[in-house]
Amino acid sequence: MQFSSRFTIATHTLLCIAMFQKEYKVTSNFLAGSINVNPVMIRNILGQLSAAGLVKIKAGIGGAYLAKPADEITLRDIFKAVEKEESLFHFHENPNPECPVGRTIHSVMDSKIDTIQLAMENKMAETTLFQLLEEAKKNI
Amino acid sequence: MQFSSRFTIATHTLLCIAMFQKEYKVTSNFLAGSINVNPVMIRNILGQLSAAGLVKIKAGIGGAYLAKPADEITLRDIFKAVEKEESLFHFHENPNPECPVGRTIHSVMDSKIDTIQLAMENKMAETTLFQLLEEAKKNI
DNA sequence: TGTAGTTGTAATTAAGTAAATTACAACTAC
DNA sequence: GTAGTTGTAATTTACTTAATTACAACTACA
Repeated sequence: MQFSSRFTIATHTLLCIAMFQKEYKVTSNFLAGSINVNPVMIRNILGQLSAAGLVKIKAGIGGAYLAKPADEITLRDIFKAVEKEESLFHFHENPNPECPVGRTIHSVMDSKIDTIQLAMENKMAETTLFQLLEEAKKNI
Repeated sequence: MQFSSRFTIATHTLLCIAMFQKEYKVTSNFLAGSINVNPVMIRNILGQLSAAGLVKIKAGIGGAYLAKPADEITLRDIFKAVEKEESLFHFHENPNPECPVGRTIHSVMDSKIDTIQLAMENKMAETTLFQLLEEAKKNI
């Protein structure tokens, strides 16, 4: 079981915008070509990134631009923008309240799961779009 | 997008075994009753936990037992036993090699994703089954 | 030895999700 | 007004999760 590819697609999207927004008009079709997915998915993800305040989109004329400097956008911001699930793990819904363990499993596990997810998100926050941009430029 | 419930079911399973193995024969039907899922799923998960060396199962007569002390079993061990995906995120498969970003996105992102996953697993390793057991007993 | 209860596993099914695709109204520069 | 684009809805295909049924193989015990 894995996260959907929305996170990696969104990161690729932002990296393209950061890389090309000066030279080209970065449209959903342009992005779809680089990422090799459907333009509609790009438009949906751009909508989420826009709602999260990470990009600005020119309606009508087209083109996406960073809404803030690349060093103020972290992987955590991107993850939060596109993955709307409140919790990392799907908890089995109806443990048996007749069983002592079934009755207490949620109160025991919920805080652990929150802590684990927080650790993941904190690690995500350590990488900025600017860093990715620098590394990508180095590799070109 | 979330992980399947295999991880929480497996943890619930081990907690039941730790709690009841002295008093009762903990069968897949017993566990299925406490967790409120199908016994076949329990048997499959018990098989994975057994392959990972976390439990021992009495074939024929039935019943599952911890294969090592509860304080030597961490949430990370449980996660690794039941979630076989190599990577946390589903990376979009075919970025366009014609695009400079598409060409380098994997080399830039893969190590970041590994680091993020490692942070999650390290946090998981901080919680043992013994701790969960103590907390559960406290709540009963 | 036979029986009852259990595990291990395969096959089938239903429900849910991911992603591609088609379609089209609304928008904006020119 | 036109061309190119965004935003969004609806449909479809493929895949995954989980429940269910079925049954062979195993083991303690009468």
